[in-house]
Amino acid sequence: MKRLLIVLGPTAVGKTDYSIELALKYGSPVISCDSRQIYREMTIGTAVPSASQLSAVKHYFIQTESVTELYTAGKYELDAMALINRLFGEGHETLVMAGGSGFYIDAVCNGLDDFPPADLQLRESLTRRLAEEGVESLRLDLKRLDPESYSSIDIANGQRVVRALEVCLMTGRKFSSFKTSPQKKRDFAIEKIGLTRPRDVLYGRIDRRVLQMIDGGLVDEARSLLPYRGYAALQTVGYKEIFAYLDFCAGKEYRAPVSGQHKNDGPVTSVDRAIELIQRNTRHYAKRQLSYWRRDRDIVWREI
RNA sequence: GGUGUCAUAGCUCAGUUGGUAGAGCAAAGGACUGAAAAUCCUUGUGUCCCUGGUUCGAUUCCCGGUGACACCA
Repeated sequence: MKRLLIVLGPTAVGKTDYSIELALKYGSPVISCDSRQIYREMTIGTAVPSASQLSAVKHYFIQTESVTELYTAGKYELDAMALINRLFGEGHETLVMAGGSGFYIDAVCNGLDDFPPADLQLRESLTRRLAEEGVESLRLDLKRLDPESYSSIDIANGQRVVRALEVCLMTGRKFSSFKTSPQKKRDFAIEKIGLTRPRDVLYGRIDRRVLQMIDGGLVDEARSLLPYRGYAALQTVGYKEIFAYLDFCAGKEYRAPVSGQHKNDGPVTSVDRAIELIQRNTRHYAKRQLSYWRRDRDIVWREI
């Protein structure tokens, strides 16, 4: 039976090197599974593989999309499955996938139900309502249109309420009615390898890598992406914080985010402050990744 | 050397008119079906610097000590 090896693990754990080694061993390319490295315009802040790493083995889904286009887990499922089927068809017995986006990995392993993709205009207007009126108002609409979703989704999470409402309004059907199909069956075996390191070692690597990104020109890269800061792709650790710093330099008043966990961070008054925040937010991100995967009993964990 | 101020959670600090204490941050745990590096939820026992005194009871008041800071010499 054909086999898909998936290398996963928290950010900065060392997935890139490990997956290249594995790919060389099996004569496979590396199929990247990373929701941010897929964007062309972001290089330094997403820690894409280096030129020499990319030439050592063929990589897919690295810097292939534009930040101006919304790329999603649903799109990834389609694209990745098409690629995987093609490569298996060409004779590969074992394929290597690697990345840190748990939701994307699940989309490949289990498949997503047939929900309609976002209607960006509708989403924008709902998101504006969320900012102006608060979740409660949207919640009441959802309760009326789709009581099942109202009682099953995380009602405190504005983003989730917007999505459920968006689907209801777009389709005239209940959001909950789409969530029915059983797990999709894949006709290849899946092995998940979870890379891990002691927490303090991982955090040390994160801190160091952020410093390297700054040395590598992250501030300039972020400055060049300033025009795109509104796109989902730029809602990314490493860029958000530099944008806030550039705002401060431009004399713009600090505006606390209407949503987001870090409402009390205040203005980013220096590069050093931005570094601190990027390091912290990256640690938080790594923690969320670990928590996402902890319940997945299929993962074989390997300390490196 | 003198005077004054301060000493409380990993950090910054609040507070107890004397009844053993709580915020923010850090940290930890969790959720997740087309924004997922996003978004959301939960979690606060610490010799209240040390010794002695007053008191039924001291982290709080008093004496002394130690340390930090400021000012004066």
